Amino acid sequence: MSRQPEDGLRGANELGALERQVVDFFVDGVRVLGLPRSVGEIYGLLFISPEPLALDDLVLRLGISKGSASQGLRALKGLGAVREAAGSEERRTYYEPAVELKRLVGGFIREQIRPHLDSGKVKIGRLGDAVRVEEDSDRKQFLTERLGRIEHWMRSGGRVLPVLQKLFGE
Amino acid sequence: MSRQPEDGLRGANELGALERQVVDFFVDGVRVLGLPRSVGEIYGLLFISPEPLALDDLVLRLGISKGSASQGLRALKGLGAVREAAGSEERRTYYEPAVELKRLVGGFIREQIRPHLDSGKVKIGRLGDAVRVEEDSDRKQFLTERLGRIEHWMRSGGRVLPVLQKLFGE
DNA sequence: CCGCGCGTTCAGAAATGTTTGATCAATCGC
DNA sequence: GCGATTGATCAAACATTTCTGAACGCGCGG
Repeated sequence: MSRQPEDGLRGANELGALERQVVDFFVDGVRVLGLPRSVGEIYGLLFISPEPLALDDLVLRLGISKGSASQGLRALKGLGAVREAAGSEERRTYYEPAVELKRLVGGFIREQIRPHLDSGKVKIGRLGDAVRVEEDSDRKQFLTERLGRIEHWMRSGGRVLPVLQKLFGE
Repeated sequence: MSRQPEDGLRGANELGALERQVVDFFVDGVRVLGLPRSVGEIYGLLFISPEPLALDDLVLRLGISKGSASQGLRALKGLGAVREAAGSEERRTYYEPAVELKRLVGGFIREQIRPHLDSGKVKIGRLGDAVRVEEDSDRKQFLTERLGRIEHWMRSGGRVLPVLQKLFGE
């Protein structure tokens, strides 16, 4: 029915039906990426808000705790999915979403995929050492083949990521 | 009953150090993909075993329950990441891993990504309807722009997936 | 038929991940 | 300085996912 279209109280609470749907959409979205619900809620609300929002707005309108809002914003900043809104002379900082797919994909790759690829490479290296010590010849040959295969996977992955980013670059 | 030939300690239970490392590697791997630990353990053990294994082998060697092993195998079959070993006249079925990256990536996209993309498209469609009813003109324009952006994201995703599969096709 | 081996299912237990809320540190205006 | 406001931190509460194990159904060989 009646809601508060703009300024006045920034923290007019409760989401409208449409906003709720958008937020839920992003909740599902980030879930696929293995991120917590609150992160999706926050990004979703920022995404559908015409103006930047502050931490308190998120707390009020989403009904989540300050702790969740703070941690969620941190995660999103780390992914490059939100930035602090420029301008505003106020003390409190307002956030706005990054909406360019390229940027979002890039951040996700950089923060969530690369690190795993890299730590994986290290682990496989150690495994290689273990195999070199193996005595049984048949077994050694088998292990070498399989390990080589993993290494090949990792190299493929490393090669594909940049291409991926390009593909999403528009 | 044919037990495994000449496996020494391996037919019995407990993984060797090297096997443990490989299994852990895959546990990490599937975790990134949002799959449960047991799935990684099972695939990892199959991957590093020269011969196909039966459900009971997984239970014994990984120390997991029959329930987990059964469910994990089902998930992996769904992804096309394990297949039943051909041959064996025995009643019990043996499993071996699919090791071609193309196949693994394809299965993951088909089972985990596509469904989400598709259900996302449906939700966005509904949202579009909601926006068309919006009255405030400025707001309507803003919402239309944002929604269009999501639609663009989804189309990009749909276009990239096939390319991805090609890229991993060797 | 009957008993046994194999695998599945599912309710409840355990593990894991997320959110909360009190508390703290920092910064601002006065 | 001092109180007020903003945001970060982290142990504990809570929620969700995953695992377990007993019970079940099926098919086979005896």
